[in-house]
Order: sequence, then structure tokens, then C-alpha cells
Amino acid sequence: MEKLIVILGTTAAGKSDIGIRLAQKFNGEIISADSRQVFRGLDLGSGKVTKEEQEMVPHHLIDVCNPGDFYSMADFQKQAYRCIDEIAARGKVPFMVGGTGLYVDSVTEGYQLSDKMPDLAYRAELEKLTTPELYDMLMEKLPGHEVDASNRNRVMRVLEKLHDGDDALPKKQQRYDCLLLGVNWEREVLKQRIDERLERRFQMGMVDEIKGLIDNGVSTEFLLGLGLEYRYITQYVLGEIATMEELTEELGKAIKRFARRQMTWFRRHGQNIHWLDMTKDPDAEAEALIRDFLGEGDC
RNA sequence: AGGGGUAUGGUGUAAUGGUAACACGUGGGUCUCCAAAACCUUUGUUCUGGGUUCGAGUCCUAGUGCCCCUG
Repeated sequence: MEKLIVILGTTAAGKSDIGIRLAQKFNGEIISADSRQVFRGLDLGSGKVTKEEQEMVPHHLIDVCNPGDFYSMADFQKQAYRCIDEIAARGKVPFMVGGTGLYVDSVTEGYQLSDKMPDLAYRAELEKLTTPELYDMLMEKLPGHEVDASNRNRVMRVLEKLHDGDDALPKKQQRYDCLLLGVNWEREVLKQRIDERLERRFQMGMVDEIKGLIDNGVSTEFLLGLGLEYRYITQYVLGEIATMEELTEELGKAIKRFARRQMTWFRRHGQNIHWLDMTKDPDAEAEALIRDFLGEGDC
């Protein structure tokens, strides 16, 4: 089984930096596992690595589609598999770095997905119904299936699967031998890092980035749906958020809330994550683990 | 110093004298094809001392803190 090194963690934890350093040391290439960095032009707001950083180590699955395109976990998985296999075939070490828990898991746990594409027409039809109606419909077709009755997206997805002839049961098959490294900070420290990074990106022109996207025809509906930076800054540009102060405060809160959800995901799904002690020497700790994982003579 | 106002969870507010509520925050959780999405859920409050009343966040009184005005 091919080996894959994964670096995960919350937003603003510093995954990209340590990922680049480690990939350089171990003759690696980086696959980004980030649901927003796949879009061209979403740079500052998605926390994308710079062009210069991308030159230090080859990066993959960044800028692979246009804003407004439909891109999902399944697309990511397919492309990630191909990238990883190609990197390994070149005799290099694949490093997957990212904070989108679902994307990471789809590769590390080997989700087996139906090969049918989402049926957008059927989805549009379901969209007309209220959530309770959707739930009733689901219970009729598949009594006893466990989903949050009020979770519209989940209920719709199960209906969609059934419509496709799928049995709606999740399956998986591990495809890679993975070493999971977690980058994490004490809560208060992380909150401070989030605030600092937010301030820094505002100074670097994050608002102008969003204005530019809108001027170039990217729909505000798409941007609002992305959440966090793109949602809140779009609201500011549209005048729904009045001041920069309010924007900074609301967005800061939202990012912290998101970081908490990310941790919930990792706690639940990553039983074998090695959490690096960021207050000591995380690089050395990670290097030792990687060396051990890859085996002697490989580095 | 005098006059007026005000005091409710961490924050902002609500409650004809009759079970103290809401939002935000905080914490926990769900999630295999839009996942930075979409959801579920916990927590905690009447400034202090007296008084009126069957019953006080609410009325009276003293104190204390804060705000405004005057000097």
C-alpha cells in the first residue's frame, strides 16, 4: 500500500508552513485538502499559499476550477487519488495538507462512492419542498433511517441517493497507509492567531479580492454560499454589514466557531492522529514520526 | 458638593406586583457527492442591606457602582 502523510488541523493553525518545511525535507509534494482553495481567484480569503511558496514545493489541487463551478468531495477524492499515485510513481512522497475534514477522510478512509453524479434536476425538484415534507417523504421510502429530521441537506441527500438506486449505506475501503499529524493549539492561543491572521489579511487587501471577484462576474450567491470570509465580506460589499468593525467582529466569531467544528470532526474521525506539541519543536517531533513511518533509508 | 437617571447570565436587551425570557458568546455533538455548507444541543442572571406585600427584577428606603446636568 502506498504511504501518505497527512497534516491536518484547524484554520490558522499553521498547517501550510509546517507542511512545506516537511515536504522539502522528505522530497515530497503537497496535495491541498481544502474545499475553497480549489477555486481560482479565492486566494487571501481561503488562506491559500502564495505563488512563491508554491514554488518551494510542488502543490496540487489548488486552482483546479472556476468560482461558481460545482465541485464536491467526490471530485476531490478522484483527483487526490490520481495526484497521490502520480507523486508516488515519481518516487516522491505525497503530503496531504488541509483542514476540510470530509475531504481528508474521503481519501484516508477510502470512502467508496457511487459513480453516479449528483442529479441536479432531481435536487431542484426536492428544493421546492419544505424540510418536514422531505423528511416525511424519506420515512415513507425508508422507514427508520436515522437522520436529523431538521437537517435539510442531509435529508435531501439521502432521498437523492435512493432516487439514484443507491442503498444509502456508507462503505469504505482503505487505499493508503496513512500517517496523520495534527497541528493544534490551546484554545485561547488559537483564537488569538485567528484574530491576528484576519487583521493581516484585511491589510493585504482581502476586501478588494472579493470586490474584484464580483466585478469579474462571480455571483454573490456563490460567494455567500461559501461561508466565512467570502460570505461576510460579500455582505459587507453589498452593504448588509455596515462597517469594517462589525465585519471584523462577526467574521472573527464565525471563524472561531468554524475552528470548533473542525476540532469536533477531528476528535470524532481521527482516532489515530498524532497531535504535535506546538509549544516545543513540532518540526523535530514530526520528522521523527515521518522517518519512522517511511522506514530507514527512505530519507 | 447638589440635582436627575440607572443597576437583570460573559455581553446587549426583555419581563400589567404572580414560574426571570431572548439574542450573541461559551461548551458538547451530527454529517460518505455544495462540508468554510447544513443542522442538533448545553450553560449561566435580578448590585448590597432593610422595608411594604400572600407574593418584589418590578413598589419604598439606605448604601454602593456607573452615566448626565449644575457648581
